[in-house]
Formats: sequence, structure tokens, C-alpha cells
Amino acid sequence: MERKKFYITTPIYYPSDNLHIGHSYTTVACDALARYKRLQGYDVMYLTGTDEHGQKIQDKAAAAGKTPKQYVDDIVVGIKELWELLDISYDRYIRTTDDYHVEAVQKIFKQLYDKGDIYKGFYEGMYCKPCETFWTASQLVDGKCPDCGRDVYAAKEDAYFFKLSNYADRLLKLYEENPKFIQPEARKNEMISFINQGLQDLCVSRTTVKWGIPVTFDPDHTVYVWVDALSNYITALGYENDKYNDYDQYWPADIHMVGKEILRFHTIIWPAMLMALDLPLPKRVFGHGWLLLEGGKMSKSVGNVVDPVVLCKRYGVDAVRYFLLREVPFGNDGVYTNESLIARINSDLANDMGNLVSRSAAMIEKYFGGTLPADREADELDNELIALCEGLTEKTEKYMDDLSIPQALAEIFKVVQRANKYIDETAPWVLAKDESKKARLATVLYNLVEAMRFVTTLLQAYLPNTTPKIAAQLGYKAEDLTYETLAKFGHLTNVTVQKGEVIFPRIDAAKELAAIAKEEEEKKAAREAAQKKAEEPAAEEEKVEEITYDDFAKVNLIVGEVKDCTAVPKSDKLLNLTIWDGKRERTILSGIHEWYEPEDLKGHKVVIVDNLAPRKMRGFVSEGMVLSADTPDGGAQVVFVDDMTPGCKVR
RNA sequence: CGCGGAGUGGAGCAGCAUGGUAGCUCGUCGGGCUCAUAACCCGAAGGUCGUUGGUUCAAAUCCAGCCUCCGCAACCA
Repeated sequence: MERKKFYITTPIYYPSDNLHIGHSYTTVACDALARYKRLQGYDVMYLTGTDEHGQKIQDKAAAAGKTPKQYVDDIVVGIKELWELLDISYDRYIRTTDDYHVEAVQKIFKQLYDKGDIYKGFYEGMYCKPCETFWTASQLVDGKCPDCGRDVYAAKEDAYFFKLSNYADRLLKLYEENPKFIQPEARKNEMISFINQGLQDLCVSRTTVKWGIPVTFDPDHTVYVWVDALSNYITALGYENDKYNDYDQYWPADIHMVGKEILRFHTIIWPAMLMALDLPLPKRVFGHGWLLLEGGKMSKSVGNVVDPVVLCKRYGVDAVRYFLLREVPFGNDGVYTNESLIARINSDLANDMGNLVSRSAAMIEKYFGGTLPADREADELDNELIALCEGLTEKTEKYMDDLSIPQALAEIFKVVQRANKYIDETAPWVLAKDESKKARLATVLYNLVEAMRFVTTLLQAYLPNTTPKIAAQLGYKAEDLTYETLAKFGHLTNVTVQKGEVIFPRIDAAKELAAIAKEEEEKKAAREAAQKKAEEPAAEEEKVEEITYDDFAKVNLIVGEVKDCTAVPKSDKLLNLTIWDGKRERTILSGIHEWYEPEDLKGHKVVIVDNLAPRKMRGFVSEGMVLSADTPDGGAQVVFVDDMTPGCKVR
């Protein structure tokens, strides 16, 4: 019999740095889905990988003194180790630097070109020669390169474009005909409105980025991210290459799992590309939310990245997996805190589940020496627990298909909770005192072990590291833990248990938090020390370009008095200052509202740049600029010169 | 009027497209039990459902305005 297939993908991650818990979140979620489908008997293909080309990696590698390939090779080793640590059961790992992928992308590019969906045009923008980078007008700082601060000039670059604009109607139709294509539903509207704003053709090649896949018929060009990265989902199956032969079996994908920030690429560009290639479209694209840290988004620059390796070491892989899968409604953003992680582990895993295994096994050992006799005696008290077990797969299956992973776990744990309650209701320790109740006692304990069998079987999808431990203690064999056996309560024939180590030890929250706080502090101190060291030589290196006196003389600095000052409406940072410069009142906008209130400035005298070209911001024209100094903590301090006379030249 | 999301007992969330008992987890308090990982089970307290007005017999739920918070965008001349 042909098994049903299930093809699921993570995004291919960009290995410019080591991965953090956000990446783990996506990957663990896909892993649970993949494992669940395998449990159900599906022929599963679970793909993950890395997107290894591009300017940023080229730069990072150069900074590290490595070739780009060396650089990504090293990072990929770390990523694969992380997935191994997290028990990720991916079937295939694609690297966009793999030969077969490179080759296939070149063919795809050519196909699109031959069909007329890719055409040669030119890319227009502001170009910084030393940085070899194009910037859009809005990215420029002071009209100069935001990276190096040097002049940029309008330039054209030859580039190939994909006719994305041709596909707007077909995309809208796709969403309409497949309401589940974009999930969560709420994001669909964002995509629709994005399309309705008008789709631009997409630049798909670069001549300035060298670290990329060359365009075969125009070797000056490398393929720019879209065609390269997105097509991984089919090249990994063997599309246009000989490395693999699974395209017919697995495509189209059942789920592309992506973070919400790249949902647009997967629901607009990718389907359009597939349409152009006349290929079937993926069935669903799910944009999940982000794991946030207290106080904002996870970001490497802020130094608040939670390291999954550290967490696993501390609490165990499955505790971390459980937290990721259970804590946040899938699709929403969620907040990570150490407190919530510990609370989750303690209440669900240690108190409820671990303890249930422990108390069940303990009673069987204590009352029956480890093996239950065959005599049984049912009671009405059993019915609710049994019904819950028998209805379990129907519920979890539905939730998993909806990608409501936390709800699926919640259903499983309802059985755990019900079993704990069942112990209270049946009071085995009372039954144990009465010889005539042995059969009843054996039944109660049997029901517990059997209920835990339902739980354990399903948990194999979520906690693959722990379920063998439970199986060992409660005496389940592999054939007792198959999906099919969950149709009916009462599968186990004989029960022999072996109490073992505590499955999920309780964590002393107060102690643990104190320890974490201490560690954090040490880390922070170390980081700051390292940063200081790094900054010192950097400061020397940062040579300011020498200018002549004539250059300086061009800047006319004068003293001005702040006559009035108001906040600029609808702006967080701008203050609108009315300044008397000795001759006239002028308006100057200054982005210092973060540090100064209007009252702080009124009546003070400041140094202004007199002859700066006027600039319009937020509907006001700013004529000049107020001098202020950067403070070490990133703030700003206005230079006050209250004892000077407005209009006087400063030099 | 830039775009979007959100405001529900101490904390975190559900409920809102199909108005009619405000539900869950954690925490707090009280009780029970002793098989178990100071765990488990039961019960209680605690909410003007951001605000104002409207529709309605009836609004957390529908409509309008307002306030606040969070992303993104814009913005430091």
C-alpha cells in the first residue's frame, strides 16, 4: 500500500552567526510535526538547511580572515550539533553551497530567462564605491553611505529582474481559492494589501556581490537571494539535479514553516516563481510568531540572546523542547523568561507527569512486587479516564493538523491530570489494606499504566528523549507504543514495572534564578570587559579624515538663543526650536526629545550651524542644527553657552 | 489622520466572525490524602472585560469616538 506522504520544511537559516533559541523554536516545532506524522504512519520528508550566500557572509568571513566557504562550514558544524542536541529528526539538510543545488539553481534561472519571466534591466540606486553597495535614498544618512559615511552617487547596475508584477492576479486568486494557504489567517490580509499596493518586479541578480551562484549565461552576475534560497525546497528533492530523486514523491510541500518576517517571500515570491516554472504550489505556508525576551525582540546586538545549548545543559533537552512547544500559542509572539520556563517544567513535567510515573511504578512495586496479577475488577470510576484516552488521538490529530501544537500537548496532559485525580478517587493505598480488593487494586494500577501508555506514545513526537525512559520504567515495548494501539484502551496484557531515576527533577526556582542571575552578571562583566578591549584599538583606528582650515571655515557656527521650543507632533525624537541668532528667528529641528523636554531648552543659548542647507522634516523646514555631544551611554547632551551673546561667531 | 497588533481577577492567556453562565494555567488562602518528585486531589477569594457614547429586552462580544501599550515604518541636519 502506498503510504501518504508529508513534506515539511523549515526556512534555510542564514549562517552569519550561531543560531539562537528563535531558530530552535521553528525547528523544534517542525520536528514535532514531522515526528507526529511519522507516528501516524506517513512517509515524511523533513527538510532544513542553510542559506549560505550573500554580501553579509562575504563580509563576515573577510572580517574573520576566512574564505566565505570556510566561514559557513564552521558555522554549519555548530548548527548541526545544535540540531543533534535538540533531537531534531530532519531527513535532509540542504546547503545552498552544495554542488547539486548550485547547478539546479543555474538551470532554474536559465529556464525562467528562456521563458521570459526573467529579463535583463538595470538596478538603480545610490552606490557607494568602497562598500560596493547600493542603497536606496531612504537608507542614506546625511545623503551619504550609512556604512562608511562616504559620498554615494546615483548609479545603474545591470541586473536581471523577475516579472513578479505579472503574478499579482494569480496570487490573489490562489489565496482566495485556498483559504488555508497563508496561515495564520490574520496575516493573509497583510499579504493581500501588500499585493494591492502594486508588485514591483524583483531584482534577482547582482554584479557587486561575488559570493553567490554565477549566472551561467552572464558570468558577471550572481543569483541574488530569491531564486537561490527559495528554490532549495525543490532542489533538495532532486529538481533539476541528479543528487536526489524524490521530487515526484514529495512535492508539493505540505507545510513551509517560516517566521512571520519572511512570510511575504514565501507567499508571494515563491508561489510566483513556481507559477513561472509551471510547478505545483505548496499547500500551506505558516508564519509563526517570535519568542521575545522581556523588554523586546531577541537581538544579537543587544546581547540578550538566549543560548539553547546552555538551556539544554541546564534543564535537559526535552524540558526545553516542551517549553518551546507548549508555552506560546503557535502563531503568536511569546515572551521567554527563566521564570516561565522553570514554572512550566515544574508544574507539567515534574509535578504532574514525572510524579505520576513515579507514584504508579512505586505502588505496583510496593503492592505487587513489580508485576500485576491478571485478575481484574472494573468500576464506574474507571470510565472517565478510559473515555479520555480513547478520544485522545482524535483531538491531538486535529490540533496538529491545525498546527495548534500547544493545544495538542494540553490534550495529552489532560490525561495526565485526570490520571492523578483518578488515583485520588480510587485511593489504591486503601484498597491495598484489604486482601479481598486485590483484583480491584490491580485494575486501578493497570489503568494508570495503560493511560500513561497513551500519553507516552503520543509524547514520542514531542519529547523523544524522555519517552524511552518512561517506557523503561513502566515496561512498554516498542510495539506497545504505536499509533494504532491507541484506538482502544486495554492493549497491554501484562504489566511489569521497574522504578528508575526521577524523570524530571523539580527545579528549586528561587535557587535557580539566583544562580542564573549570578551567571548573567559574570557574563555581562566579561562581555563588557571584552568590548572595552575591542573598542580601544578600534578607537585609534577610527581616524577622522583630516580637513583643511578652509574646509572648517566653510562651517559657520554662531550662538543662538532658544526663544521657543515645542515637540514636533507625531514624532518621538524631534523638537522644534525657535532660535534667535542675533538677526532673525529661525526654526531648527533637533532629534533630542529622548533626552530633553522643551522646557529644558527654553531661554538657553546654544551653538548652531548657521549655513547648513535647509531640510524638511515632518512638515517643518529646519534651518541649521544645534550642536550637541554624544554621551558614552548613547545619549546626547546639548552644548549650552548661556553666557554668550546671540549672533556671535564660534570658531 | 503612516501600517499592524493588543488592552479581560496578582501574572500570562482564552472567549469576541453565530450578542444571553466571564473560562484556563500559574500564584494566594483554606481543606483532604499519604502511593509519589514538600508532589497529588478538592474548595475559596479575587474581574466596572482600557474609556465614553450608541444599537438591543440583553454587549467582553456589534457600531462610533477617545486613551494607553507594543511591533514596523518614519524620524535624530
